[in-house]
Amino acid sequence: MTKRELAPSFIPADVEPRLYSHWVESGYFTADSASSKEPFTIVIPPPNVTGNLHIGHALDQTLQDCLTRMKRMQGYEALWLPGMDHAGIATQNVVEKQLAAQGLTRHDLGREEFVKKVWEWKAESGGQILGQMKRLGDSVDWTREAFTMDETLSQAVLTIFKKLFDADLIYRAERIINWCPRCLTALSDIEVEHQDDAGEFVSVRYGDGEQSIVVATTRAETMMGDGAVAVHPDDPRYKHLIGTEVLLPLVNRMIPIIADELVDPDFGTGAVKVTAAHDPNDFEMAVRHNVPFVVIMNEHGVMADTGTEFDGMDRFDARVAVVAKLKELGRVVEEKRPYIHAVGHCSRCDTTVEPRLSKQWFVKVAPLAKAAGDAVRDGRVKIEPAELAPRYFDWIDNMHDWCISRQLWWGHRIPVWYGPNGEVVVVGPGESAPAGYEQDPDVLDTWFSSALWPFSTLGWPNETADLKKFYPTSVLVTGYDILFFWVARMMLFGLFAMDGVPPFGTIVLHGLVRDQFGKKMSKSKGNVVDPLEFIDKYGADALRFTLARGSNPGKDQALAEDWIAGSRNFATKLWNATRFAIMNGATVEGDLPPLDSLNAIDKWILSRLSETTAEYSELLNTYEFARASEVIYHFAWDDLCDWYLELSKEAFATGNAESTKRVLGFVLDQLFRLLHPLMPFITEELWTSFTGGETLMSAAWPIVDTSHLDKTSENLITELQRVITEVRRFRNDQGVKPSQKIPGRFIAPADIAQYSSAMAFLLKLDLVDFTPSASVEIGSVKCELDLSSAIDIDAERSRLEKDLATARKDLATAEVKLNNQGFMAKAPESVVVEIRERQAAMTADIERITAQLAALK
RNA sequence: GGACGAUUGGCUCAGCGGUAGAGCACCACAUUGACAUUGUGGGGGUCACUGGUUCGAUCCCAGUAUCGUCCA
Repeated sequence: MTKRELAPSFIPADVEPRLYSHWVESGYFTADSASSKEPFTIVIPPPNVTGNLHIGHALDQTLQDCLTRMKRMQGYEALWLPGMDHAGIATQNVVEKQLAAQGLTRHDLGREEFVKKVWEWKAESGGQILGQMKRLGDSVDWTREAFTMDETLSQAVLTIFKKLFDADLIYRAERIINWCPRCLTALSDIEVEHQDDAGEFVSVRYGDGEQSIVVATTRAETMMGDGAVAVHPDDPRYKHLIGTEVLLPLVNRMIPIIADELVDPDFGTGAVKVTAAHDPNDFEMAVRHNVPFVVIMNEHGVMADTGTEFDGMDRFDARVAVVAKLKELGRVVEEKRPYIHAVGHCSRCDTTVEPRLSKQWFVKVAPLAKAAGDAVRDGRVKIEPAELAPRYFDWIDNMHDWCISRQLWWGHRIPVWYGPNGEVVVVGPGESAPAGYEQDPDVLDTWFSSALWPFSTLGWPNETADLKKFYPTSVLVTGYDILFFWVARMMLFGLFAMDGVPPFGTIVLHGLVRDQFGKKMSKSKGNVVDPLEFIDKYGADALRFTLARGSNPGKDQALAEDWIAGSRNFATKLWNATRFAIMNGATVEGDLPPLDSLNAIDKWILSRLSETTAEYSELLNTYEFARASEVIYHFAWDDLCDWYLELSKEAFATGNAESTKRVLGFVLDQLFRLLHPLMPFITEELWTSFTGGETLMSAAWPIVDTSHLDKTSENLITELQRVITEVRRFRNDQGVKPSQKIPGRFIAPADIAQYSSAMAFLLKLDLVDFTPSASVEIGSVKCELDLSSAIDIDAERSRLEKDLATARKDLATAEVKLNNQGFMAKAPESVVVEIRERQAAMTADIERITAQLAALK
């Protein structure tokens, strides 16, 4: 490769597609399982096959790509494995919707045809997100792309199912499960979202006279399924009724009054109806007290088999009708409406979930969850940030058995076959069911296969080279919102399947992307943003840098278009600085000149670079993306562009910059490397153009050179900066235009005086003989100027008075401390010294400013 | 009800036992010399409240208030 000229401005759309194809074609993303390098592995949280890239993916993937690219440059065999999830319910819904448009249901097609249709849909319009990931610059290994319904991943599902079944960790049972009457399937606990809905709370009298009791309910329609009324055993109001029976209205059935600790005597009337087949708590009590299960609703949430006028009514219509009827009968004692309470909704379609008695397959989680909790407790798996670990424990230590069967067609069919006489056989990979057996019609929860992702994608259960090289994965990066859905489940299955080796070393949890005011993005609020639009408008690097810069561990971030524009400006800044450097002959050829031959400005930028490299690398290693971004941003913009380039302009202008050309070349080269994980496109373009190198992707990560650390030069440049800022301020106060050259000179100690011409160059001062009409004093430095007219005394006085006030205030605070005996006795020596120095400096300043003020008259 | 977190300039957020920071926004000046997607200078905060610990608290502790998220 050869060095190229840079275009006058950076146009991301001209650069990004070209670079990305080049990267892929060159195989830079492809990891080698035969390599002797230490592995670094990340598996992507698989997006849904139905999904499009949203801003949350953009954040998640930016962080993963950043880590992967950095590790690759640090010499690891880095694998970032991409893929997708078949997303059972979501995908089935999409295809069913298409069928519905033609007036068809999946039953019209039949199971086999329908599943075929879903595969066709996947081939045609699924997986759009993969193309969108390329826009972001994701350095994923496309040769290893996986899909949860792939043959090998399906083998993994069969294998683990059988393994769990044989270990008695999978069982079938009739339980109350969460049922979506629209999707017509069971849901796991976490697929249910609780919302505060406005319902009603109705108190109804059961029985009559002495033999009566008032129960309160939000679900009056279920009363026809009541098998008992429950009270707390110690409740004095009802003690005498325990063991007796009351008449259940509407159906006129006698039901017992039972006592159970589960009842909260302070809630409602302290008496609750027990509807065993339609409520999980009631189910538990019913089992304890032998209360009968009365089913009064079908799978569509329609009342059925009650033998009343309500049969055939939708559950919500029935609720109204039942209350009306009870009122008519004079049985309603009290009504609260609206009554705000938490109601479960299907996370896929938002339909109110109906607890339903049903026979389903479950994973017995207790032993698995114990292991999953212990792996974090004993430090084999770290959760970052640590504050989120209690949330993990809270959940995993109290996890209920996991309902894994779904009454869907799209997904991994449960590998259980039933014989004619009720035999149950689990059919593992490569096995087949005995003749005449029929397979369970249900499929597995999508998260069942996702839970295998860190090893099923590497070829498990086969002992592949990939599995050997890349398992366990290094880091799992994901939003805290799917800690339970996915992360915890990978822990359960990973530890079980892989003989106790946890699926990852560190779990890095980031927050959600919110709108510019910190509000949650939602379609209804209309504040959802499209990352692709931002990429079109500002470039992928700008979006990535913005997201990384906002990403504090485990915390949500606000995002505004203005911030992205700011990052685009940063990219422009880098582009222009590099053009300037090239124009002035900056180079990466040859060795860096010996340090002692360099001027303080060059030594200073090298020192700052070393500090920045150390700090930045450490921050990225600890997943502090926001702070890392901040550090590198300020190094590039403030230290390099605003100060180093400015201070070096005089050297370039006078042709006395041989060393500086090499130092600048070195600093840019290193800066591009550091920034590459966050801004891969622009850094690649700049670096290859500037150095003529093949690719920055495989360039070595900068190493901190401690010999470059130089506090003397840093202190000196800090002094120069103070002087320059003060003179600029003076010029500004005096109304001297920034571009106007005026005569000036410095009276300063030798180490500073040495840089008079550099300072004069950027202060637009002419170092000629003149009679000064004004001066500015900054510590030991005096800058004399010729304003060619009388100075603005008012402006000068107000400037000096302001400085004086500040100095006096600072002196006062310092003296309060020094006069405090407690402070003098107990404060560390270093702090005392610092305050003493401050006192001396402020005293000197006050003296100087006072003299200047006096001289103004 | 339980768990966790937050409360810092107009907005969004860092930070932290020893003189309050950033980005954006705001005000002023500047357009032949990398960059107006810019430069320079400037204004702006009693760090939610009340106690406590400490020589010293925005920071640690306790309580209060408000807000948020997750779980039940």
